Amino acid sequence: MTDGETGRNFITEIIDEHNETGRFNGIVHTRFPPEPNGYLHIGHAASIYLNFGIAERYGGLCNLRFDDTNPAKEEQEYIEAIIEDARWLGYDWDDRLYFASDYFDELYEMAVDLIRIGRAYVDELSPDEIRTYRGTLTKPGKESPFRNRSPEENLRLFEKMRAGGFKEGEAVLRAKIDMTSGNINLRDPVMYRILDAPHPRTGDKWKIYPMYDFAHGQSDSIEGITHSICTLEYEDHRPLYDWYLDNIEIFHPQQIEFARLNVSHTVLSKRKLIRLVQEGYVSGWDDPRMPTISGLRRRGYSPEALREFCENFGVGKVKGVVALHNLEYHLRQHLNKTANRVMAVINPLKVVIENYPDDLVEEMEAVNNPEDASAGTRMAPFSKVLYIERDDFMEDPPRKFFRLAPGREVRLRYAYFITCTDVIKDEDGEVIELRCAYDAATRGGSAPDGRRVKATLHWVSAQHAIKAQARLYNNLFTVEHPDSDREVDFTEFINPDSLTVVDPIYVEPHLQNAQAGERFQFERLAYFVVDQDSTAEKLVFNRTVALRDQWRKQQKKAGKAGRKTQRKAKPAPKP
RNA sequence: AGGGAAGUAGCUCAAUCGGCAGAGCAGGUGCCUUUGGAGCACAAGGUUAAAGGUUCGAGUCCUUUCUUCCCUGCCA
Repeated sequence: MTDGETGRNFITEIIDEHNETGRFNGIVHTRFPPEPNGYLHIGHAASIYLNFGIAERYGGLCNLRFDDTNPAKEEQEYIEAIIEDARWLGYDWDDRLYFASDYFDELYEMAVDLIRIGRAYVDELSPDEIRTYRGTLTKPGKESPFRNRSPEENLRLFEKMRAGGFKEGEAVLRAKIDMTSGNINLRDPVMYRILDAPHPRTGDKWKIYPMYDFAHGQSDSIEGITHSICTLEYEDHRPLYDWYLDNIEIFHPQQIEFARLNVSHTVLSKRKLIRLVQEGYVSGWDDPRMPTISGLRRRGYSPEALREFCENFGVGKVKGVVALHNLEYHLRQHLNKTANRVMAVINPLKVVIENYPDDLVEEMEAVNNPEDASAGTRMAPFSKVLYIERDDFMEDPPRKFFRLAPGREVRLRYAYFITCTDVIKDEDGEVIELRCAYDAATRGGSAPDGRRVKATLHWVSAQHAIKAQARLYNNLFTVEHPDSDREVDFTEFINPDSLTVVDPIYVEPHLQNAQAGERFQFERLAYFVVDQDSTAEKLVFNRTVALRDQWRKQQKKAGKAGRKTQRKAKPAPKP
């Protein structure tokens, strides 16, 4: 992150320089160019943020353009999903929604121009032969026997390709550059290939389709893009990007490459994401454990949190992996400010207030969001029989456990102080019920005599609580970098406990009419969102992210320290 | 006969013309609290991949070395 002025990075430096030299007359126009062959994920969110953010920063515009040059892999379904996700993230491209396929006619004419000036030719080598002729990383390639046909013959053959006179694989159009270049992209790259597949937008009008390299720069040029921001793997393509624009002699945007975003404890490659879906490790592209935008949305992430995250992590050329806790930090940050609080008990323990009147029900006023006074208050019913969280009671508590224990007094949030007077167990010795006494003078949660308690517990009234389902999500992978092991398949690292369904949990009746997508904080537990599977009869909540938990952290640390001392007992061999 | 790119705190990034190596997050210690949440304070964290050179002065300039990543699709 930058200190002082935010949002500065190596890209803004390049743009500032362009503005100083007047290369683009002070104009900044970017584009976000997804291929419609899959769903958007958190990495794309970073790219969208970058492209739209840069444009906004310089008072320019950003287009949404689909790079739809390979109909064999692309589908209308993806186009629609990508538009929906990009909108949800909060971006707006007005009427500047474009498709590379919009430019197929112009691209064809550009190819014809290159043929005319002798810089492109139709090659009838087979795919295998082309590969062999290309050479290797350390050996130069050699020229195709078809390389020196006349422009007239090439024109005729290219027209034959367009008209369907060749089958797939029988001919391609190639740029005539340099078969000995150290940069393999310059060894006569393919410009057009024959594809026998209907295109989602142009139908069966075309038999030939431009390659990415022949389409991208010219599409940028046609749209007046000034700064074409892409990921690092295109660094080797920039000389080709430049070559096409220079030889066609049209407006020349600047390609700039940055390191794509990676996040720990997940995978982002399309291939791996598809496997997670197809092999049934998750329920679909929008499974709340997926790093897709639709998955994150269903998990309860907010667009604001995602944007804050993107703003916070810097843009650079260093390939790195951002720790997941960074994302979660911004998520909690936003949810803390916006999510209404509510009480819910996930693992119930019955509490009977013995000195509370049998039939009395009191409505306790509860604050919806201590961070936002405008969120107001609600009423929560209190009665003789309650549920508290099982974890909030220990019969024989360790020294630093502040919650309920035999003989100890704690506060029930927004209600009363209670003291545990008796513990009821079943025949196996399992605690099944607590008997408590309340102090009527502590209504609202404070004692007139000024005495303090060390803990405040959440609770629900047993007879008023609504039963709901909770889906408790954890990281999909148990390790930071599931795809960095060359021998072990990433699926081996899938967390067997990535989803725990708890049914029923008990929630305040206030939640009765909660709608899908509404986010709440279950006090002292976690943030939850109402899932789309929710119905009027059965509410379903997805755990978005747990609250930070000092107690659990302390326990974990104590456990680790124990193991460490054991290990220490064995002297380490000297190096 | 290989080409391209990158190395600064655990992670992500700053450091103006060559001028005292700084932030956020994570981790640590306290404080506070009607969420063990939130918040606040403090401390810690570095041989700037390494070596050599230029210079009054090098993260920055030069040389060499090392490490990591990308490139041999008619994918994008």
